[in-house]
Amino acid sequence: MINRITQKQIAHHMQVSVSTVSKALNDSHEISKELRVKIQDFAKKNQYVPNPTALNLKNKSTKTIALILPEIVHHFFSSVIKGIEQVAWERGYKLVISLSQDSLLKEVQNVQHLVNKNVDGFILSLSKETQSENKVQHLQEAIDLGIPIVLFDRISDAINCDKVISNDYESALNVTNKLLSEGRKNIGLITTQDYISVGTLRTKGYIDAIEKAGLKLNPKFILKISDVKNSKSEIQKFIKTTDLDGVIGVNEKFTASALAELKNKGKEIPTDVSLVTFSDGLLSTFTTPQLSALDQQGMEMGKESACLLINQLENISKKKEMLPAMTSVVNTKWIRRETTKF
Amino acid sequence: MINRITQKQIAHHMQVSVSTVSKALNDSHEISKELRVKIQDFAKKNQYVPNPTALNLKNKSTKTIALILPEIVHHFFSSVIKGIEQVAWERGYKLVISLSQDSLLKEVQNVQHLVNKNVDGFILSLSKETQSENKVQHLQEAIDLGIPIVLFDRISDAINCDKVISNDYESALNVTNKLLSEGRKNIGLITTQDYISVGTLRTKGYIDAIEKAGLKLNPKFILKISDVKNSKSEIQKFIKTTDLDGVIGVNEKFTASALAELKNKGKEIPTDVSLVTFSDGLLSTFTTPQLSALDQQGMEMGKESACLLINQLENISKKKEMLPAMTSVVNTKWIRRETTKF
DNA sequence: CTGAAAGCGCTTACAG
DNA sequence: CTGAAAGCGCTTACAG
Repeated sequence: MINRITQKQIAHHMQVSVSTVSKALNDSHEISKELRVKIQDFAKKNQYVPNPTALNLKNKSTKTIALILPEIVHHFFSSVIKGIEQVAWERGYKLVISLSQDSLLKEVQNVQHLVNKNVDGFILSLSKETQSENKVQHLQEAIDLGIPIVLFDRISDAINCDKVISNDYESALNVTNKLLSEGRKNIGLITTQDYISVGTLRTKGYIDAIEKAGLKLNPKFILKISDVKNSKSEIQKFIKTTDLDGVIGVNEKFTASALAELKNKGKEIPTDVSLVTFSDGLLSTFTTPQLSALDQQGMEMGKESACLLINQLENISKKKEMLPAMTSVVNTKWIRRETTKF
Repeated sequence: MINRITQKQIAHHMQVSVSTVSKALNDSHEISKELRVKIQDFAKKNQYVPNPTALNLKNKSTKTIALILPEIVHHFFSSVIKGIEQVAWERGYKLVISLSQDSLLKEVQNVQHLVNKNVDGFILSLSKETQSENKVQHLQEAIDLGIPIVLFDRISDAINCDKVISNDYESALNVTNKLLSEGRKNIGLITTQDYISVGTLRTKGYIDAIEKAGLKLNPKFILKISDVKNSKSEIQKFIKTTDLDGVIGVNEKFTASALAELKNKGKEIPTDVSLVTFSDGLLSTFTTPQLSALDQQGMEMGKESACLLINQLENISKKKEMLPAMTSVVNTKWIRRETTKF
């Protein structure tokens, strides 16, 4: 950190008091136009910049948003960062990032640590462990202290706060209907374990679509990946042993693996089998054929999260109380590529 | 930001002075064991946490590292973040992130803004525009103010500061030699424009390997992508019109595109053509066959960058001067997959 | 062993 | 129109 000129030094140079300098620099009409301009000119010439730390101390705010992510090497999460960074920057907030590595303990430590570091608010997507154990006390504590939180994508009903989600249920429902209406009968779903909120919603949409169509659900058509690191071989086995004419994957990796295996089996895509993936990223445009996708609009979700949080923050600083919690739904965007006929 | 108990309040409750509280909480031997423990107990019971902003003001340091990235939706850069976050956290620093979007103007604004926000130091990878125009005055200004900078991957010789790079030249040289030694004669290189430091070094390694082997360089074998967004079609044309038995791509996208086009041409991989990619990520394991890669070790580079910066910071706070600049080289790691025989 | 005072860099209610 | 004083929450040299 650097030594720049301070109000005190300016006051000394100009032979006035610090109060006068402060007011002049804030362009207060209490100070005569003439003196004000003189002080401002001198300040500019000497590259005066107000010391943000001193202001933080006075204002009891750090103009800092903390983002806690389960994982960062991930197309969706990095798109979200991009969106958050953009509005944070525009609205004068810094963005500090920290990672929970999908561990509840680390998430708790991160939150507590950053609370103690006086961040103004949090944006976070829950770690897998947090979701599976559904422990959110660390978040409740932050909220009770008056620090607002926005949850996105991986959320929890156990906590009352602002949330940003995709229309996962509807997207899955609609896309399953689409597959049904082009005559697909044996539609497979490759999804995550139930504790992941997002996966559960997508699974539900899929199931409801099938049942509402009057078909009976074949549980063998649903693969819940037990070990993500080993997803490829789980998917290979699934595709090998199941006769499908449609596949929905809840993320690119799953769907790309399924595609590869279907091609191995000699299936024509999309003639024999249609494929749809959630969560559009790099992979979808590099498979052959390219994957039709329901893009999760990470950047939009990031922007929306940052807006919700900053609105809360600005409201709190004015009215000293939180706004009622709201949930924003960002719709997925259909990107037709080559693995579907629609 | 929250209202927690302060030393003043503790002092009032315990009927002692603030100085005494401060010393007791810092476990100073100036204060009697008995009183010290009493105060510490009371503080703990009331969840006292020192106000970091007040400490920042006193210490003239914010314990904050600023990271400026050209782009974030990118496997390499997000791995770097992961590495930086890890050591920053361990060593008690916050990490604030901001994006230059590959624009010089935005990079300059980010640096200046964050300097004014009193970050302690910077880690950055230069924007394309910064590299092509080679303007680094904004960085020199920060350094002149006493704020250390670590540059990684996309660096500039125009500035004297700590740097972290891959052994790009050697990697390219070695891998080209490998290809030559298995008998490949027509090795293509798909790279970036010359102003990208990394691309240039890799290109040089490739050229030197070929010339040292006594072969004459065929300029038609080098494709410099002019418009990254349009790389796929540039690569398709290149592969179609050039007869190659080896391909080196400076990133996954380029190499994956080349692979797809070679397969279209009916080439057997790696029998007819060997492929090697720099910069390992998601894509490499999802192509068929999977790409052999020179992994850039993003996480290691991030860790090393953070270490260099924090060492500087700690040295500055002790000795009031910067350590001489050093450059760390993180070697790429060879990951043999299926597009090479070695 | 304890405390009053000054200081980090700023703002603002109050006096003149 | 200008300035002295108090305060944000802490530390530390100095006095007693």
